[in-house]
Amino acid sequence: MSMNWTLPVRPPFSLPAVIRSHGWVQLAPFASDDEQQTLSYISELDSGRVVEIQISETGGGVNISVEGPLEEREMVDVSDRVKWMIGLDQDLAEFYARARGEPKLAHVEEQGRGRILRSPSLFEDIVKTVLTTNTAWSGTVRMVGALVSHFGAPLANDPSRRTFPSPERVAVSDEGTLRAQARLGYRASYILSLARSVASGALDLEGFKNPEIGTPELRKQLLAIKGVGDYAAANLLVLLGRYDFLPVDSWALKCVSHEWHDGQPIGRAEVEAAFEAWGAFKGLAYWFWDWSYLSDER
DNA sequence: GGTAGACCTGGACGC
DNA sequence: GCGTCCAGGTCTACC
Repeated sequence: MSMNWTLPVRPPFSLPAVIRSHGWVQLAPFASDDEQQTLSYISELDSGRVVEIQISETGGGVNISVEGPLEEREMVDVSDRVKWMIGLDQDLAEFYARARGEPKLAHVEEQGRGRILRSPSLFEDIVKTVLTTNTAWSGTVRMVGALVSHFGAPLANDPSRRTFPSPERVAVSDEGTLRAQARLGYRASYILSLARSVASGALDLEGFKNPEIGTPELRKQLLAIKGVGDYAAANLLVLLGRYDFLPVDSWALKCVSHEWHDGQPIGRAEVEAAFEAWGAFKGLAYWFWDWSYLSDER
């Protein structure tokens, strides 16, 4: 029995825009259809039940479909996860107002862009972010896929699909296993250390979502995690809805160089300078900028 | 506060 | 085949 219900959205909203906001949809346990109109995610609910959450856009909101029956508290749990994943809590009015005056961002409001796909837990987003560093994207996809297939909890009616492993599941493993089975390389010790800190209760990552924590303090706490440096911290801050810092990576350097420096080699300072005027919206302006470099490649 | 050098892995590339 | 390079960085040691 499939259970369906709808969550309201704050227009402008576009589910495909969230799905395409970055590469996260390509990382297990996310999945989408060929046209990237719908989103699927395998999740272990607080009740312990493992479900596939299917999300699609309807006339006035987003439709959630889960193979049931579910208890009321499980439906609330699923709704909360979906709200966070696709940013239903976010009000982007101020960013849209600023973006109207910038041709390179003129598309954001009309296309309902501005929300960035995120995992239900910050633990998962930190692990995935660390697994994007110093590797090709194909390596990230491979490592995340291996973590899910070796350590995730299976979906009852399709064991080939699994959840992203909980901190507890990773914590009981060891570095050698993470290296050998998930092929995490030197990142294995970072992931294991993080998982054990969270599983033991020493580190409350979900507390990082508290809007009362100042962004500089939040950044400091993220940087204290082994494997999280300037880029990763800024990327995670963006996922947490804080846009004051730019996730400057090699890709950013390439785009900014082609946008304003004739393709000449540049450094972090040039990227920062390019978006300084956007203040608290720096991260969003950077994320959704219509880069000439990418347009030229098309 | 700034910066070499090392770091797992696997795909791309040149030979 | 085989060796080298390096990819959506970070850590450590050293200055």
